[in-house]
Amino acid sequence: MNLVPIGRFSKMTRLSVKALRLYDEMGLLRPAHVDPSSGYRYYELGQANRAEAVRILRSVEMPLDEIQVILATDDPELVHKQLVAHRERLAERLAAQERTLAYLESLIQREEGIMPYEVEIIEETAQLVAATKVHTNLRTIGNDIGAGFGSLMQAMGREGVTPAGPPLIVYHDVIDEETDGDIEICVPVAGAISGDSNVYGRELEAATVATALHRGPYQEIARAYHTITGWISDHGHEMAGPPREIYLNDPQTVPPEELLTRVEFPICSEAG
Amino acid sequence: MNLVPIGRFSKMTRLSVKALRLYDEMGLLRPAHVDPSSGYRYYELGQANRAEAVRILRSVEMPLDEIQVILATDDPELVHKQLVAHRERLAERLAAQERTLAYLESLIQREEGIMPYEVEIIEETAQLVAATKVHTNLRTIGNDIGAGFGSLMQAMGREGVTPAGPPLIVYHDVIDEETDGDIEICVPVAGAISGDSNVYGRELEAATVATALHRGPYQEIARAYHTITGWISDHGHEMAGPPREIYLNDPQTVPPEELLTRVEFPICSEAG
DNA sequence: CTTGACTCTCCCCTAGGGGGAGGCCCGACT
DNA sequence: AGTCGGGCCTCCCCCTAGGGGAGAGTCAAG
Repeated sequence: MNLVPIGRFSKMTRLSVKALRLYDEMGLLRPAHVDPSSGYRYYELGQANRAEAVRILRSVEMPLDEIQVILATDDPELVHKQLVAHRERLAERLAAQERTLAYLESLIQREEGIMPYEVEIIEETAQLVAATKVHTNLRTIGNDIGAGFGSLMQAMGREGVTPAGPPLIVYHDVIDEETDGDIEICVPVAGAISGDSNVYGRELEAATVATALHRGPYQEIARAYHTITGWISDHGHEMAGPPREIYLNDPQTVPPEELLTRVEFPICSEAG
Repeated sequence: MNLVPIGRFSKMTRLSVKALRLYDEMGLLRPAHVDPSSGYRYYELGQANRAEAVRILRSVEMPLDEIQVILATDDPELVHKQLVAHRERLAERLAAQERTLAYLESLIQREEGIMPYEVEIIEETAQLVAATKVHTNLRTIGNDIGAGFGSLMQAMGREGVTPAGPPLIVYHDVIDEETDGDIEICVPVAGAISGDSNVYGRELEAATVATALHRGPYQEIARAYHTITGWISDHGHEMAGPPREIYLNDPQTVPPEELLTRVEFPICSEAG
């Protein structure tokens, strides 16, 4: 009944001594005999077989508790199920890694991903727009905006009106993970528009705005907001109305890294 | 100088309060002001910009200390270098994941990857072989075996001798991570062979062997060895010579999952 | 003044071990 | 029979990037 101490067993199985002690402690691979007086662990040669199975399963990054399940059962179907489930997890992780890597590539491409924004003050003139207001939240905002622009285009087409500038959205409320709110989707037009049940014409008032130009995916626009609000606060201004975003090019035809969005905050200079 | 407490700042930046406290502690993102009496952290709005950069870099799984380096420098080249280095790491990890996944797929394919071996006792008859002995280690063993079979084939071709069975290797020493040793590469032949400086003919003696058949990549053959040595010890036999492996099909033409290797240990039954 | 929501520090937890301290133990050699 | 070098034990802290929670203090609105 050749018993070997942990060091030799470690060499045989190419599992580290630390790992073997851990597997003992959690019951995954108990030594055949433990000397009660010295605490020395002694393994039978035949246990190297199980140890090898552990090593193989660990080499595919299977968690120890699942290895335990696999080694504890005699049902080959359960084993198969566990392996397949683990494969699914690995594949998912792989896909996530690929997405992360692709995103990092895009960050490297446009170096200014980390570069600061330039905040300027601009006098916006009054502007006639065709508009529609929707109540939305972060999950449905993409669909809602698409539908909103659809309604606008439909109404404008019916009245023979064409856009007089890039579309924009006024964010009357903060839309984040847990709060919903109103946004006003607008397309500049040259003259009055009568509209329908959803769409109406109105005038965006002239305003002094603090503005920054965001280049890149919409996902990252938060930095522009933070920069502008920080700038406003640092320069002793006050926000004088809801912010708006002006979409300078078309997400349908331009890749996300090249999207240009102007963020504007109306301000006044009351504070000191 | 609008100061916001940690909860509001957390919502603004979509970084958890725990994360913000951690970034404070490690100096990555210090609050603009900490109330000395209450310990409350207060952030300036402008800090959300830096926070957003942290969030973006964390979203590509960059370690915090490297983010710190990137945010601490003004040198865009250094930033670029860090990003590219991180991309390399991610790509490497991705490739490793892919290899792991592929290996797991192969494990699933041949379900018996975890199945036990059947150990049998066989009487091997004496066998003439052409042989060559090389001293090798785990790193170079692949090349050495290839070169050894090359020498054998060359010598046999010169003498007009053809193989009389599948090739085999006698492992006179244990070859593992840190130890090197001798192996004897053999090809069975029908008659005597005169050989050359490297190659010689000899007789493999008849022997009683404990044997198991390994199906799958050579990488996993350790389990077969462990099973056999454990079996020998459990059944009261003793090892009576160095083990040998018989290669029943050709790794050049057969995919690794279908490789068949017979592992044999000569034994005697002296012990009880 | 009270109350409810925020925030603080401190501690333990994650998965799978690595590194090391301090102290016993084993086997081989003299 | 001693002794010496290496092997083995337990215990503790360390790693990532925070998460969960306890117990206590704090802020702001009514």
